[in-house]
Amino acid sequence: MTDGPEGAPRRPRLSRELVLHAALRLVDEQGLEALTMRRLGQELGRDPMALYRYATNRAALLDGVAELVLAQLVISADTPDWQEQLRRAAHQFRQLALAHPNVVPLIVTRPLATPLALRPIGTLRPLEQMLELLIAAGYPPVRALHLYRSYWGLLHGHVLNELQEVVVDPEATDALLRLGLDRLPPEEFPRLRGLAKALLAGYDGAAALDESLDLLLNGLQAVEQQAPAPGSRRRRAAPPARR
Amino acid sequence: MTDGPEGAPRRPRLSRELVLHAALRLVDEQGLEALTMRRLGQELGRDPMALYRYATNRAALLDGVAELVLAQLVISADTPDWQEQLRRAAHQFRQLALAHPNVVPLIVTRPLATPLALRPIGTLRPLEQMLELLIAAGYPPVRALHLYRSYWGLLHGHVLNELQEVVVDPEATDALLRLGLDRLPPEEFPRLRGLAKALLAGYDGAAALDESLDLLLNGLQAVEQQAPAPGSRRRRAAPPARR
DNA sequence: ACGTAGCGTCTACACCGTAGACACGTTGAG
DNA sequence: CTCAACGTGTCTACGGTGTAGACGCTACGT
Repeated sequence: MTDGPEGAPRRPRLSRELVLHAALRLVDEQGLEALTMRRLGQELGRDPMALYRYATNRAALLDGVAELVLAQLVISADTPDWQEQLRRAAHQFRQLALAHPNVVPLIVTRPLATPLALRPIGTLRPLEQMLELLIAAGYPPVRALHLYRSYWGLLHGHVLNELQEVVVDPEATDALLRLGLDRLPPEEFPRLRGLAKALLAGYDGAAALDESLDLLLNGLQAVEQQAPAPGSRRRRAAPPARR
Repeated sequence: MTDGPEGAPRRPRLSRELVLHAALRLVDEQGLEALTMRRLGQELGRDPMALYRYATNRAALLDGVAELVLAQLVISADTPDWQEQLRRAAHQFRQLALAHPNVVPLIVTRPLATPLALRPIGTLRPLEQMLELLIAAGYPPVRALHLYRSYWGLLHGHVLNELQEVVVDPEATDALLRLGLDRLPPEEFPRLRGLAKALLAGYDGAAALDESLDLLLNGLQAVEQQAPAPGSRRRRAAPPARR
């Protein structure tokens, strides 16, 4: 708001914050491909080259956007119920992903290009907080690290899952789905076709996330029999580990 | 046909297969950004515009590459031990990801742009096979779908995790890691810094994957005790017990 | 033999990231 | 107050990109 798309004389001094926020807005509204040095420059009423004072690269700009979103995630380690805390963080992450679906590919993918130790600090903070939480819950640090990886992987996986279920135009879904399913040879895809109504029924992301978290936490509890147990109390059958 | 006298430049007739394989090779060897219509054209000794006969888009080309890799995944539903089958498929997927790391972003990310029903068939086949496997194991279809989602999410998450642990130059890792960790304010990142040696110790991806699978399968088993029991009911039964 | 349909090419255009030189306003030292 | 240094934004330019559209060519069905 506040002005037309072009020729706006308004020009506050640039700053990294300002640039990144404009970039995020652009990505949110028009997708990743729209985040272009030229377009962002125009959005800010500046020459595209000005941006290079605040991000050495387009790639760096992308990292900045991802960091901006991820930094909103706060995991506090002060609650006694760490499992609840894990769930809360998971849902928080999910909400962030839903609020910025176009940024999700960056979040899950950009780290592939950057070794852990060199990642932006805002990205590492959730990791640290998560470790703190798990260690406070009684897990030995190395195990906490492993657990963190499983948990984070679950989150990334879930969010990717859910986002591809989201449909822009819910009205067109029906026709689209049938159209798509009819295309599939029935003898080769009987199961998938049989699930048409379930696929049409929509997708409760929060419930699905909880389901996956249940699996993880229950599994964790089941595995604890052979490993030092943290703050949980129940015990049951002990399956042997493999490989 | 088409076997004429071999001239100076060899130019077999193009085909979608041929184009996609060349594209995959390019991505494998030089990364995603190197997959450019012009470069691919040059690679094939053809005008870039020729490619548009076999892929309507660069985006379609990317989808094709992802499909090409994913289609190599085969899940057979004929084994009685479905859990073992799940593990096998997971490790197979992991191997594919390791063999084509540059394609992984496509695999996890491209579906976001395409509603499920319109995805390339090669991409849907693993889904169908997986559903068949779970349903044969006794799960009701809808539950099988949910389970599939958790499982597939876990796979994507794990692979993303593992790939960002991979280091191009293992010798430089040490210095790099220390450099990076030293950068972090000690009072803000005590846990992370404390895990330096664990991070340096390297990452056993297969083991980590098994660990995550253990969590999922054990959790599944644990949940079954309170929910309507799937595993042991149907005719082609496979009890939830693990070896 | 001849149309014809598909494959490949050529040209052209709008857009992209970014290197490098440069103009300008601010600031701090003398 | 002067002036040099510096940080900020601008301008120009270059090589690369995706792809629309018209066009030639070759192979093939008839």
